[in-house]
Amino acid sequence: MAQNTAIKVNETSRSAVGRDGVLDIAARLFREQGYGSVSLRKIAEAAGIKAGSIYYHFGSKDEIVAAVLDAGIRVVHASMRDAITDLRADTDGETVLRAAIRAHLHALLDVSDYTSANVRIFGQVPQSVRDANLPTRRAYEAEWDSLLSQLKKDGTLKQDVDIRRLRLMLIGTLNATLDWFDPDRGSADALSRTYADVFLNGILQRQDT
Amino acid sequence: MAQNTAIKVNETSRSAVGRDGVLDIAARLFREQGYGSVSLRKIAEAAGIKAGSIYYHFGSKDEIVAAVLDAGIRVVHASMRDAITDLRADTDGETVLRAAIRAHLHALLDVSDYTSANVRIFGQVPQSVRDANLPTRRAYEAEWDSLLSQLKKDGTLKQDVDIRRLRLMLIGTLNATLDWFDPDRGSADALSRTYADVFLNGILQRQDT
DNA sequence: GTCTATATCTGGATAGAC
DNA sequence: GTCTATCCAGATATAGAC
Repeated sequence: MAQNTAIKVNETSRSAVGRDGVLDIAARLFREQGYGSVSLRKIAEAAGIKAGSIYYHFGSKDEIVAAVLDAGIRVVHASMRDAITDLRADTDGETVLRAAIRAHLHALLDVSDYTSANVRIFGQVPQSVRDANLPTRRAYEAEWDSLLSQLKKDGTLKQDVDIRRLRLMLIGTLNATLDWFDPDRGSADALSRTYADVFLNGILQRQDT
Repeated sequence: MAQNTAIKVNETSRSAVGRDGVLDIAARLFREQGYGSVSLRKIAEAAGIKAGSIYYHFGSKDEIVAAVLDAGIRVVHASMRDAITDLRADTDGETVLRAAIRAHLHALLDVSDYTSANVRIFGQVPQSVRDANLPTRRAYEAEWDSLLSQLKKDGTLKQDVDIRRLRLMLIGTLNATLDWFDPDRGSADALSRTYADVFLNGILQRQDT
């Protein structure tokens, strides 16, 4: 009886990945191989089940991709928001901005297959799937706009910066690291410091130093 | 006879796009729709011929994509190199860097379907096609590294910048504009000025001003 | 140089047994 | 919840006529 149970557990752990397990595997494959190269057959194989079985959990491939994309933004959004709300109320603006940058890169490069999958495949999925992901993205963009507006208001940032353009430049720059980041060449944390340095102070040698 | 010729010309201009014409159309479609969504049938239809006819000009779809990718880098490389070699020998470093940034964005956003197609679909094509494009990319990267090294040497840039990392950040940032750039909201030229400002001086309000 | 016709393959999706 | 079997659409690629 005890042995019987043990066998059942083994069988379960191998095949009954469940809906969330399938999503985890799909996110990892999308991050590694892109959207077009990942078929339902590949996802099923990696999950240890057959392609047809996927349809017990999801109605279509689009439904899987949409779920991955939404989770990807939610993770990075939570990471960035937590990072700045955890700070003391009197923290200076520069430190807050550095924390937000670090949190975004951390989610993208260290933590989440969902976030990296989103960044990698968003431009490859059908229009309808992109559209479904837009509300979630807008919420994250609004969080950044809110932060940057505050930093502009309190005098941390130059007064002539365009908030929207700065946000697009910032997130675009951070996301682009996904194409070449290699943990063997330096941590995401160190990278975030370099990026913050450049954004905050520029790369020009200054006479006044 | 004159009419006969006219008819022939019309027929020719509609269907005999030739190898280069097919490439132009393929580049435009890849830029607009990505790699996976563009079939040979779509390319052929846009070119006014049938899918099978493509194989008179190319041996495979990969061959088309590879040609588009290579041309894309060659165009932006030439644009950037010309921009900096056209300057007087005594031009200050900051101006040279601004010219290089402007040239890259100009090729990407204003001029070339090939360059924008490359940036958009490089991460979507089969590994073998990516590999075939690498030598061309390396040459362009070397051009940037050479420029940045010179600017570091002559004291334009901070002495602690990592050339490779700065190049990756710079090109990644510029390429990311492709995802959202809208000519109705401002020219690529104006955008390049904003980007150069941020990279050179940062976004922090300075006390010493 | 382009056409038609077709071979071959792969992918998403469904139905019904277990 | 998962399997097998199968349908169907769409894609690359080839062959031979014109």
